[in-house]
Amino acid sequence: MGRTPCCERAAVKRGPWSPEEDDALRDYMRRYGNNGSWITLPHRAGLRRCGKSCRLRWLNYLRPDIRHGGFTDEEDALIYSLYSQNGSKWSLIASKLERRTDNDVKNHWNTKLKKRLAAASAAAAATFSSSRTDSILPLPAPTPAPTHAHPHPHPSPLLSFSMPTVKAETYTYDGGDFLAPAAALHDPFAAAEGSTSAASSGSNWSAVDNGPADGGGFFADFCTAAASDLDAADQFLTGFYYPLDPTVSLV
DNA sequence: AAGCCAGTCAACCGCAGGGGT
DNA sequence: GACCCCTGCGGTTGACTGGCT
Repeated sequence: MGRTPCCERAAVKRGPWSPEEDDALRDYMRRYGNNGSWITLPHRAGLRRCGKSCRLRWLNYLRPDIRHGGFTDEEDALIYSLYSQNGSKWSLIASKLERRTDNDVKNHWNTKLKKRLAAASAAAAATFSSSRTDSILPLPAPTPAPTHAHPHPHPSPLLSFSMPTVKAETYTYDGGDFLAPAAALHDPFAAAEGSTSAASSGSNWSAVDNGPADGGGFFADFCTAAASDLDAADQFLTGFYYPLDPTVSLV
C-alpha cells in the first residue's frame, strides 16, 4: 500500500551532499544540462542519489546564478508585500526576487521575517488591548475606496513600506460602527501569518496601488502607530481600515 | 568544559497537477 | 476518461552551529 517511492531508498544515498557529489552533479549539468529527466540523471551522472534530491540540490544550491543569504531591506519589504498578497507562494515570491530560490525565501521568512512580524504584532496588540476597554475597533462609516494610494501618515521605522493598504473583507454594521470580523479584532495581523488564519478564510490584505512595494504596509504602520500612540493608531485605522468592496453587509 | 537551547538552513516528504499514452 | 510518470511546490524535519548558563 501507499505511494510508490520515486526511487529505491536502500539503493540511494541520503543526507548532506559531499563535495565530490556536488562536483559530479555540477560537472554533469555543465556538460549536458538536464537532457532527459531528473529521474534518470543520477544514473547518467554516476550519482547514487534520488533524482528529486539531485534536482533540489541543483536548483537550490549548485546553480551558478543564485544568491544565498544576505537579504536586503528592499527584498524583505518585497517579500512582506508579496506574502501579504499571495500567501505562501514561495516560488512565485522567489520569481520576483532576483536570483533567489523558493527554498531560500521560505527559510528566510520562517526564520526571520515571520518572527519580526510576530514581535511587532504582539507589541502592538499588547499596547492596544491594554489601552482599550471596548472590544470593537472604532471603524469609520464606509467611504469610497481611494483611486490612488494615500501618502503615508506614519512612516514606519520598523519596516520600510511606503504604500498604505486596505482590507477587502465582509464587515457588519450595527448602526453606529463597522464591526470587523472576529479574527481581525483579536489579531489584526493574522492575514500576514497566512494559511491558518485570515488568509485561508478569505481575508486578503490588498494594496490600493499595485506598486512593487505594496501590501504589507498596513501591519507595520499599525504596529508602529499602536505601539507609540493610541490616538495615532485610531487615526490610522480611521484612515485606512474601511470596506474596500461591495461585500460589505449592513445588519 | 559540558550541557542546553534556540536559530539557521539544507534536505526530505508527500501532494498536486501537467503531459503522455 | 483512466492511468502512469514526472516535475514542481510547500510543509516539515533534522543536522549543525553558536551563544548562554
